[in-house]
Amino acid sequence: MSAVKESKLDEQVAQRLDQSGFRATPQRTHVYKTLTAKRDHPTAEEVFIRAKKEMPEISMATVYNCLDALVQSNLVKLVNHERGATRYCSNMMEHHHFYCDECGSAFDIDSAGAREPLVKMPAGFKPDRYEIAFRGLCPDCAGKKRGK
Amino acid sequence: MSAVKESKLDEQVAQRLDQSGFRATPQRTHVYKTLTAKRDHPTAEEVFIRAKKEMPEISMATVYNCLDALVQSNLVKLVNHERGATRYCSNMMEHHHFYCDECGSAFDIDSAGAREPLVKMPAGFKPDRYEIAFRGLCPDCAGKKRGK
DNA sequence: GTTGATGCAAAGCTTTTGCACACCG
DNA sequence: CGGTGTGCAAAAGCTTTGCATCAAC
Repeated sequence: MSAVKESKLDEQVAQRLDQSGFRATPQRTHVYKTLTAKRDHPTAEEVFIRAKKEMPEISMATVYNCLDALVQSNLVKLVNHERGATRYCSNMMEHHHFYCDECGSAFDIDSAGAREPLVKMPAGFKPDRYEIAFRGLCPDCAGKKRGK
Repeated sequence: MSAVKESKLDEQVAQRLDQSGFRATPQRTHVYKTLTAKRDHPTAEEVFIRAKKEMPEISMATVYNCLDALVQSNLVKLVNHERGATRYCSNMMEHHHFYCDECGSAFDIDSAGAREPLVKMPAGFKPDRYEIAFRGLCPDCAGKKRGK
C-alpha cells in the first residue's frame, strides 16, 4: 500500500463524513481503516480492540461514536443477523450475506451481475437500496454434515 | 396441556416444537400467539408485556426461552436491522422487509409472485432460504419530505 | 467563542445464568 | 426418578450518557 493511495482514501472518507455533517477526525478515519483492514464482520468491541493497537488512547465511547458517524455517512453497514452484539461491515461494494445455520458465520456474497430482485412494492414506498440475506450451510459445515 | 380439544393452530405449533426437540408448553404456545396477534416486530420486552396480560406469572427469562425455542423451530424469525434490542416476527409467509431510513420502522413486503434472486453463490454454499431487506423512505416519510 | 469530538466513568438497557421447584414421560 | 421448563434474582454483556477537556471552525 502506497502513501499516495492511503491519502486518497483518507480524502474520500473525509469527504463522505463532511457531506453527512461530521468532522473527519483522526479517530473516525482510524476506525474506518481498522474496519477495512480485515474483511470480516466485527462487533464494536472487536473494532475497539483492533483500533487500540495503533491508537492506544481511543475509548469505547469514541468507537461507538465513530461507527455511528461512519454508518450515517454510508461508509459502513450494520450486519445483525443473530442475537448478541451488533456487527459492522465496511465492504460497501454491492454484495449480500450468507449466514450459516450451523456455525453462525457470516460470509460476503458478491452480487456482481445479479438481476434486480423483482418484488412488488406497495404504493408509496421509495426504496433506494436492498440487501439479500441467504441462510443455509456454508461449505465447511455442509462438508461435515455430509461426512457424518 | 389439557385433554380439551386444542385448536388446529395449537396442534401445528406443538408439532413444530416437538419436531425440533422442544416440549410444547403453555408458555411457548402463548408467546407464539402473542406474537401472531399483531403484525408488527416487537422486542422481547414488548412480547413480555403483551404476554403478561393473559399470563401474568410469565417471566422475562421464560419469554427469552420461548422465543429461542420458536426461532429454532422456525415458527418465528429474528429481524434485527438497527442497534438496540432484537426484534421478532411471526409472519413466516414468504415476505421481505422494508426499513425506513427516516423513522426507522420496519414493514413487511409481500413477495408473492416474486422472481428468485439471481446471485451467483460461491462453490459449496448450500442456501435454503433468503430474505431481502429494502431500505429507503416509507410512504409517510416520503410524503413529509416532498411536502417540505 | 461556539460548536463538535474525545475520553473516562457511570448509568442504562438487554440478555443470560444459576438455582430451586414443578411437571412430563 | 431423570430430564426439561419455569420463575426469580443476580450477573453479565452491550450501548449510551454526563461531564470536563480539547480541538476545529
